[in-house]
Amino acid sequence: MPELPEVEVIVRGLRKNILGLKITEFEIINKKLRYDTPKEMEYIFKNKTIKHILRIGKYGIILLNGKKHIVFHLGMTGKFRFTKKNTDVHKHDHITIIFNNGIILKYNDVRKFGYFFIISNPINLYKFKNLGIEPFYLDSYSSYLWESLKKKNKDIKSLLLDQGFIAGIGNIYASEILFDSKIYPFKISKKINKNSFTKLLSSIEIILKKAISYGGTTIKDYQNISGELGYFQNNFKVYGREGLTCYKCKNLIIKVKNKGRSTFYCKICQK
DNA sequence: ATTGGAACCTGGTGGC
DNA sequence: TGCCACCAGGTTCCAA
Repeated sequence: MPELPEVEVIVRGLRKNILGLKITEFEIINKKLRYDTPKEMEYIFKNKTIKHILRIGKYGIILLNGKKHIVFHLGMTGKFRFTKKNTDVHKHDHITIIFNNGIILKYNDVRKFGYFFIISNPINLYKFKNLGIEPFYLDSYSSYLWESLKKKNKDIKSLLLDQGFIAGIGNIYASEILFDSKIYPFKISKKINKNSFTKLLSSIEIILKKAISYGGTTIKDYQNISGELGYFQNNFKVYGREGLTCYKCKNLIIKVKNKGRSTFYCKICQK
């Protein structure tokens, strides 16, 4: 579900609401997620103070005082919500975090693709999960990315989804980014020319930043920690627009399956 | 080493 | 109304 912009919006929301608070209770309601939530989190995180909250790729990191920190990934349907009463229980609630000011944070995940784990040094996440470059620092790594691109035989859409290349792009934004940079999604990565590559890097940054400014994308059930929906879907140029006319050339937007994921593009505008 | 496809899990939708 | 196939903001495992 959530790609980088949605995770970023959630992280900012958490930062605004729980920074400086102390965890009085970390309770595992149902440990079954993609990976079982370790039981020791319940006492490791008890009485810890929230020092900072970060995002790396699609991962959120809650830094605590001490040496152990919380990492979360939301999978497809993971979401946080604040509540005042612990009796406010939803189906598929997995974790409850109670803070010293009485605020309660619940983690809910219908499909259980999300998960939590403990990390001692956040920087290790890059190695541990083999994460690539952060989308907002692409300029600093453009020569590395260019060299890397030149070695890839797979199509550019798949490469954008590869978290080991650039971390944070998901299925929606991959299609939107490629439309913005006028690149055909099935173009073989190594055949992309320098101009297109440069445009691609800037499109990635532009689209993701714009999505964040719109509060992310809500197609079905994404909402931020305050229950608010995202609005970037109103800005889609290709995603979910199959059979509709391209805003630029008036031809029909096409949808095809690529590696099991829907891919949307305009065959006139994207070469 | 890469890559494609299946698997993980639940719920919603559309067709018959 | 019921049943079934297919779809979904992701990642990982396995076999070719």
